[in-house]
Amino acid sequence: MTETISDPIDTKQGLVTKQSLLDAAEALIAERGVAGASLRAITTRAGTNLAAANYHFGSKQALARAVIARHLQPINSERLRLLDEAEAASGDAGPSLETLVGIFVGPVVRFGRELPDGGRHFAQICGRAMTQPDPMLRESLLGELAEAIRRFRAAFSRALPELSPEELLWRIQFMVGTMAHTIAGSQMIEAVHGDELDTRDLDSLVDRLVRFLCGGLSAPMEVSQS
Amino acid sequence: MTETISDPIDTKQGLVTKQSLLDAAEALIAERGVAGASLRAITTRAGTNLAAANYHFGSKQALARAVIARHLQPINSERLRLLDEAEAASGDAGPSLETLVGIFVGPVVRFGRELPDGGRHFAQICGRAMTQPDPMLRESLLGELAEAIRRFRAAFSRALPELSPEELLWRIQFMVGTMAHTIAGSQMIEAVHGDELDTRDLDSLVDRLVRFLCGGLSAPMEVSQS
DNA sequence: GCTTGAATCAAACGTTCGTTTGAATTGTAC
DNA sequence: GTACAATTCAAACGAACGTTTGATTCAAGC
Repeated sequence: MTETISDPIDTKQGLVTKQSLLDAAEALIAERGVAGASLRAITTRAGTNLAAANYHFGSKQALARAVIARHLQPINSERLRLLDEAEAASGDAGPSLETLVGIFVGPVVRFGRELPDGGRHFAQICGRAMTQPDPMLRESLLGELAEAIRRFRAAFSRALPELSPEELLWRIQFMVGTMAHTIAGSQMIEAVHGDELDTRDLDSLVDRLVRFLCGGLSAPMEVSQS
Repeated sequence: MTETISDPIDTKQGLVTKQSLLDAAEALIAERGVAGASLRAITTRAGTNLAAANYHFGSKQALARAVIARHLQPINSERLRLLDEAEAASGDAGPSLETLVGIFVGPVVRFGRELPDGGRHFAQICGRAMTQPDPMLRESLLGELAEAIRRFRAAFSRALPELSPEELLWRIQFMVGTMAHTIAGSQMIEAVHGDELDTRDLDSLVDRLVRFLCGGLSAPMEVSQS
């Protein structure tokens, strides 16, 4: 029902408490939102004292920020690493559109799978945080994402030379939105489509997402008469 | 700073209060989220007594639901009406992909513009509500949207016969996500791209969105070697 | 003008929240 | 064992919340 502290190698005593708090906060924030996840519920689930949250993180907001930063930072590092790699391998022409989209979408899904809950909680929080009213949380997420967007914008610009800078920015925006909503909205997808869609098969989901996004990003400016 | 009650034709006394509450709630919920918009802040902004919210709507949640339903119902009616019209005009082949996407995306943007604030508040609430933790609010929105999705699914199926039912459902899901995130995320877009993008030009935004979505929806299943 | 029901109002209800406090406990180094 | 700092703990704080209450005001109908 609740997290179990598996490792007996609790060298520093405070570390397991901190970890338990992050785990519990991640699950409860994903389930009920930041405002709906009270510190009392979080600390109870973590098996710690109520005051532990403020002792280790200073405030509830700082705890929420830590929940996001814990996983997002490695994801963005991975994204930028893969981008460097692809650009080095592709020479002057730059990586293909499919490659770029795969790099942008892949890590957030793949990283998620390594998490104990399949990354659902974290993905849900991230997808929501982008449009969240709380400015602190939003900027905490966008701060991490801004550099990646800047880098990818240049890369996409080479892969899609026929697009004006403004149109390209909008399309990147659409891409981010599609991704965010997809990883945030499994609850909604299941509610609408019932058992018709398998939201657990992440591999084919990434494939579908990449196909869709490549089509959208490379759509012609003039609507063709089919 | 706050809403002014313009019409002197307040025939029934309770109506202006109800309207003021809906307006104030819409603005504050868009700005701070459902949990962050307290009844005290809403009633103060509306210029009514604190008890008026519970008197007229029963509870805070019912007020939030009313905020969504007030505009969403007409939007979906308009969507379905346009779909009927297009299907009647297109004969056996059915409406084109561009037509369908335009019908799906257009009303939510165009309706928004008729609202006093340009529909930003309402759009923001709607886009957020899809991935919101509160199940009541989410289902209130999805209940309205479900029939439209069912109808459009059949229409898209005719326009995109080469797609498997499963792939089509996912792509519709991506489309809804792109749209929701676009109308919900103006704050985020401005934060990331600063003054580079004009989020107020709704006409060209709809055009860009339709182009992107048509490209994504009609993307080939096999990635082409360009 | 009196009655009636709807609407408004000030005030308070009880609960829950994030945070703080100060004592108790634990782990660690000498 | 003693000293010291890090951590845990029970308890309480004040503030803000949604909701309820009972009196008061208002607009009509007769």
